[in-house]
Parts: sequence; C-alpha cells; structure tokens
Amino acid sequence: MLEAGIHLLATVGWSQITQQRVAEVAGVGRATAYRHWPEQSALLADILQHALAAESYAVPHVGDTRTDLIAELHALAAAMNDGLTYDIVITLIQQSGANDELGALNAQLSRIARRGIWRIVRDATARHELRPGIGETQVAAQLIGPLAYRRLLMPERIELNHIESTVDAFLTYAQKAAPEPRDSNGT
Amino acid sequence: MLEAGIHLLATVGWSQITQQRVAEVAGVGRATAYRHWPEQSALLADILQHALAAESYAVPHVGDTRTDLIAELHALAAAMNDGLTYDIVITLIQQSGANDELGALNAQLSRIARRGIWRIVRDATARHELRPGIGETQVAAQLIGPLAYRRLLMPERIELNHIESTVDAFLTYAQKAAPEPRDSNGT
DNA sequence: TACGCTATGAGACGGAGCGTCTCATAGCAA
DNA sequence: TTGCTATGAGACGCTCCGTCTCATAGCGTA
Repeated sequence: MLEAGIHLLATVGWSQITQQRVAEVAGVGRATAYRHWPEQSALLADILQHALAAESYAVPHVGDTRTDLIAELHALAAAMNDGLTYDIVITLIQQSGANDELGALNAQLSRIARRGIWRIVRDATARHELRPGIGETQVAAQLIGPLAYRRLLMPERIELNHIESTVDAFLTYAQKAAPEPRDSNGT
Repeated sequence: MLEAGIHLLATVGWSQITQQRVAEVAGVGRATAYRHWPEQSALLADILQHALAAESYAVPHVGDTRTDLIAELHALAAAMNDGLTYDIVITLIQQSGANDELGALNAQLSRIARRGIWRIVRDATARHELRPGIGETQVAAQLIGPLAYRRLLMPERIELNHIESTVDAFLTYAQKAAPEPRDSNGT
C-alpha cells in the first residue's frame, strides 16, 4: 500500500491520496486501508516517510572543498530536479503548518540535506581554509537557498552553473579573513 | 466573493476553496459562484490574483546599497512572515505545476519580488560599486534564496540578522574585483 | 406605468467519494 | 479441530459537487 501511495504521489499529487485510492491501486480492500490509517494525515505521513527512506543518497568526498561542495549540491539538485522528491518537498512544506507529524518530517528532511554540506564546511574551517563563526543554518541557507529559489520560486531546473556560482559566492564570503561588510558604499 | 475567498485562503487553506464555500461565506447563492467560475482553478486563480493585488508594497531607497538592500529584503521578509502571503506563495508553488494560469501568476510574483532588488544592484553596478557580469536571476537567487530557505525549508521566521548576513555575503561576493574562486583549497 | 433583459436566490437531482459498519472467510498457530 | 486475527466484499448514510430549473428582484427604456 505504501508503494501504491508513492505511485499516487508521483502521478496525481498528494491531494488525491486517500485510503480509497491507495486501496484501489494496491489491490486491497478499502476497509483494510482504513484499519491501518484511520486518519488521512497518518496515511500521508507514512507514505512520505517511506518515500524519503528510499531517496537517501551518499556523496563521496575527495578533500577539495569546492569540488566536494559542488558534488554534494549536485546530488541535492538531482533530487530536487526529480519529480518525486520535488513533490515530497512541496508536500512537506505545504502540510507542515497544519500537521505536526509532517512538520517534524520536514525538519528531519531539512537536517538530512544540511548534514553533508555542513561536514564539508566544518572540516574546511578546521583546516583554516574558511574563517570561523559561520553557523550550520547560515551555511545551508547560503548554499541550498539559492538553488531552492531557482527550483521553487522561479521555477526552473537547477543546472551545474547555478551550483558553481552559488558555491563560489559562498566561498568568497567564507574565505574573507575579516568580515567587514559595513563600508559597502564605494565612496 | 473574492474577499470571501481570501478569507477562506487565510483560514482553512486553498484546498478548501470551492464555489460552495465561497458562496456560503459571501452570502450569495451557490449557483452564482458557478456562473462566474465554472472551473475551480479559475476561482482559485482569481482569488490569488485579487489577494496579490492588495499585497503590493513599495520601499523607498536612500542611495546606500547595503541599506537599501536590507530595507527591500526586510519588506519582502515581512510579507513572507505574514500568514496570508506565505499561504499565497505556497499555493502558487504547489499549483504552478498543474495549472498554467497559476504558473504564470507564480512567475509574475517572482518577477515583482526581484524587481526592487535588481534596481538597487543595477544602479550600484552602474556606479562601479559592484563588479559587472552578475545577472538578475543570480542576484535574486543569492539574496532571496537564503531567506526563502529559512522560511520554507527550515522552517522558521525571517529575522533581521538573517537579512543582514545574506546581504553582507552577497556584497562580499559582488564587490570582489576579480572572480577567481578556483583556488579554493588553501594548499 | 408596462415591458424586456439580466443577474440572482433557492432548491431539486444524480453522481461520486468518504467513513463506518457487518459478515463471511482465508491464513495461521496451538 | 479450534480459536484468533487480518482481510475482502459490500451495504448504509452522509457530505459535497456540478448541473439544472424556476421564480423574482433590479434596472433601463419606451
């Protein structure tokens, strides 16, 4: 039934996911679906969690900060360009306000997406390549944010040059020894 | 009826917006709503367009690039922190894949959000404060993206220090004379 | 005033989906 | 065999949806 739910999520959208639909696609009785998930929100949460578990990825690091960041964001972008993961993210964003369970799932997904990037930046900071004082959420906001903007708000697909310019902009900021951005007007 | 639709959007969410609900809240006959919008998508599109028309804002510029960018993003963040605008954005993101009309509305909203920021950056570039060669969408991605990440993906409210660090990171990147980010590993 | 046009309100109608219920039965373990 | 559990099938009442008809209020014009 969870597989059927994932299929429905990818084809007709989360709003069409009901116990009846899932039972039809899965070829089981309608009452069975209601016995497992009396609430529609519990069904959706289980489907999303099951879908997320199959979407995890691991990116090998070679030690070069820029290369590793691009590789990590490339894997993230590939997932976001993919229809199913995109639908999952959209659904989680949409529903996390109304459903606490999905809100927790959204935060968990966000943490997973941050983890690889943060490890690279943290190690680079330990090697004194980057200046200290930049937190995990700020790193994620500056690296994932621009890509999320293109994918969600433009909207368009994320291309490699978007990733490169995002990483370069971040590294330019993070490599600057002294953060003195106050004198921003050239006079 | 459009006012009733906005009220519904802010209270029960876009998925509950139907001709019947709108007619009930507006105190008109159900058939009247169907006469005006035979399609549910047309009703939703009209409601969102009407809501957006009332949400426009204008930010005065003082001439200092950093100050103006922060002011512009502060207005944008205030809108995104607001429940109704947040719901509108979420709905547009969610629906733009399925509904062409809402997709166009989403792109239009995105353009409106970019416009003020781009004007500041373009003028600063003309004054040689910032290096040339940075396009409008890249500017928007690097300035709006990190804030959208915090608001949509974390999710949390956008605070002033988030805006300041985002602007400072962008200015550090855009003020750099020669973009030579290739030697990012310190060896 | 009388007439005609238009938009509206009220409500009926069939259809579809939802949530709950009952009942028979297949699977399985003691 | 016996008993327990999960399941499939389907009935029932309910709500909502989309369409339809009909009477009427509003309004401009002759």
